Amino acid sequence: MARQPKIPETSADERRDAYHHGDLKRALTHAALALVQEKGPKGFTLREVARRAGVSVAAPYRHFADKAQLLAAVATQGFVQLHETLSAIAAEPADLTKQVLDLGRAYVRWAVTHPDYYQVMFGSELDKNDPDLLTAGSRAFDELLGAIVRCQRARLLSDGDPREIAGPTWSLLHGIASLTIGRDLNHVGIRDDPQALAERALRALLFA
Amino acid sequence: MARQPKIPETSADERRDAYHHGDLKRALTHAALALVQEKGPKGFTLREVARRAGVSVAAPYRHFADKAQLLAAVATQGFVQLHETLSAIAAEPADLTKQVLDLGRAYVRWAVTHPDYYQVMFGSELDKNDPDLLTAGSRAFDELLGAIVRCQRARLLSDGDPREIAGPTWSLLHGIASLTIGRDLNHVGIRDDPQALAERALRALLFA
DNA sequence: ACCTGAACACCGTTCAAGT
DNA sequence: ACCTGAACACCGTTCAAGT
Repeated sequence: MARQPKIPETSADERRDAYHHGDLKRALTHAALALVQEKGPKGFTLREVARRAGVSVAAPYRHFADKAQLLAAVATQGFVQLHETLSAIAAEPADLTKQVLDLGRAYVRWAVTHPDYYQVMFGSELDKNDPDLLTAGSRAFDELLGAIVRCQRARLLSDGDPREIAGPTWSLLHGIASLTIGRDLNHVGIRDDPQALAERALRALLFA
Repeated sequence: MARQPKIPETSADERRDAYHHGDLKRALTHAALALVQEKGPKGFTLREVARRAGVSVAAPYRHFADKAQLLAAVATQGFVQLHETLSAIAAEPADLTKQVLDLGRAYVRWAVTHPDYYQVMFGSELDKNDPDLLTAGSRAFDELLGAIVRCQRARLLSDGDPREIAGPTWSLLHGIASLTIGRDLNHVGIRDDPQALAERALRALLFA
């Protein structure tokens, strides 16, 4: 029997399931993001992600070295979202002092409205050395750094390495976010709105 | 056959393995503390704890409802240790301002020298509603609260609910501790000694 | 090149049964 | 009352084999 002439290869590929085109990686990340939001970081399993993407349990290992690397992809998307939120605020024309306070409030708001992402981003189960994660994290931090530099130029903050100011600032915001998500502030009788708490604390830390 | 007269019951109990006296709970907690320090929070398993205590995998369930409750016991011991560290500082006669700064430095020092405990204490895997955990946590927090109240009485800090000052203070310290343990500050180019960072930031937040 | 099937070495948790 | 043995329903990860 003579072989049928081959249908053009790209077309053949296209008739397969979407995931076989080489974007299974994207599909897995997408499924992972949804799963983290649905079940939280504790209910997150590689097998369930594979199930949702409609592939075998071994398939993800073609695209991610291990679970920690898939979680890093989730965290990266988290930092991208956080960065977008912050850069939208940095783009608004506003009093420089107010801008820093707004950034702080936006940071905390994003964290408490995305507690699952936030826990993954700062948890100990993800691959902290993932290059994409590092750059996404740095970019979000740079938004804070930029606002501080602008305040320094306007003499609203003392001169010197802006990191010396950004370090405590980020620590304060992360502390408020993380103790709020963990309900730790609640447990010791602090029931303030975390955004208000952030604004007051930032004022004291930076502009007292 | 006549039954032998019973040997005194306490004596009979004492001849068994030590764990069968009713202190298996303590033995399990002890093993758990050691395991967390050896393998970190990720390598911590209930089965390994049981193995180290020399009992079956089901035995721990007589004393702890689940893994989250055993982790709460570990966290409780962590807060007890942290409390001891802080109360030793609060007991020293010193300038009240210096005492608050010293408390902050001690908090951060304890955290970064016990990263595994610290991650369990503020992680999402433990039972946060455990009563012992709640009181141990509150006691540690009260040490900070007390120092703030003393500063208020000496007019070194503004009057009002001390929690309004303690909240941001704890958040700042927790943020520094947690971002240091996670190497996040490092990744954005902040390589300061966390204790020095804590002191500087506390000065700015409280005594600027 | 990319995915599947099947296996390996683990988990947390439950429960009848032993003492 | 307290613990064991054995099971159940999962995990993450690996690897030969398929296409």
